[in-house]
Amino acid sequence: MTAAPQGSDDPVAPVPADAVALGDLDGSVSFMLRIAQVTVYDRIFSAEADLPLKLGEHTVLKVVGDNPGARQGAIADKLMIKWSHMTKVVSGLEERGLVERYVPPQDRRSVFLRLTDAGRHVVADMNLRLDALDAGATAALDADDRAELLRLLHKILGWPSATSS
Amino acid sequence: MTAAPQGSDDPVAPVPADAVALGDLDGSVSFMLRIAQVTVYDRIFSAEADLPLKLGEHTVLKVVGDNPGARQGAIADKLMIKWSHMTKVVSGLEERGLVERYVPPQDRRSVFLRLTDAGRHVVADMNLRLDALDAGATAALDADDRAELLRLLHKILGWPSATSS
DNA sequence: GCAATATAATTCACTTGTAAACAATCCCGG
DNA sequence: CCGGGATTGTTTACAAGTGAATTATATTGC
Repeated sequence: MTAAPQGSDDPVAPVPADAVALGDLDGSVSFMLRIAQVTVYDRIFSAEADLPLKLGEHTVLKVVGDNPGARQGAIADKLMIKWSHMTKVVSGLEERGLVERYVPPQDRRSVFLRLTDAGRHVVADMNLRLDALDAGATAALDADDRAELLRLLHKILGWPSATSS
Repeated sequence: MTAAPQGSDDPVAPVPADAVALGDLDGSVSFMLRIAQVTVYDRIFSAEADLPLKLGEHTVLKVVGDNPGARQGAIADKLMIKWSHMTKVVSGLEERGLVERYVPPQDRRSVFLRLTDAGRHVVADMNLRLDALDAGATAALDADDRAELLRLLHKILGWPSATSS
């Protein structure tokens, strides 16, 4: 590739239309994770655009519902959301009346979160729809593939493989 | 901020320290992809903080190097970067002297990209380091696991499984 | 040739997410 | 009690990324 093209008038190449080669990038776990994640999110939202919550909001609300009395920061850590961002997300959810902040008297620095009835309702609605959307966005995978993928992702994270269900 | 309700209000819970339960969220492909992706990126950057490029910048430069004469938008599409964002990234790389924009005479709307010598050098440097960092961030996986994971991610995307070594 | 339309990239306004400084509170050793 | 230090959450400024409108060029139909 050192054809020493001078100036700005060199031919460079005929013009490879839209077939761009990724080279060995498709063997990079970090790259493939990003592409796959972006693609799956895109598919979920293009499949059904009228969702009442963004995916991140849903996970927050769901975990809040499953962990009454959990500190906001602890939930943020578990979901790998920065505290500063968590503050924004929770404020947004609170303004929409889906969660309540509650400062417990035994440690007035911390903030506990509780679902409102509206919050519980929205989460339940999303839970129902998301299973199908999640599966639909990865429809190329059969059940075994999906289980295997989840196992590998858990393994990366050092999480106990959830054989629960 | 609600006034701390005490007395008749429920105690919520003793306070589950930092053991937050995710429930069945760890069985959601979209959620697990996000968590895994964020974790892997974090690990790569905490492992070696003095990288000359961010991961996204590296992929752009690498693909530019592998596809001389490719339009900027075609590369953006392949990498799932929006054109408006691609403009920013390329401008940043151009300012640092790593790529050159080149408007071909046969279609003066489009922009071709070319690595500069400095760009080539930086990409080569990153290529060397990233293989190890990528593997290090997923050290919990053995070679078979990694190959299987990549196969499944390719399958989600509908990409031909690259068994090319 | 020329208007209408499509395409490529950019700009601008905005959302999402991060980093660093800050304020409030708790804890611990004198 | 009380001062230093740690913890928790918020604020502020910024970076990453998206979407709609804009500019410039190309293409197509008449």
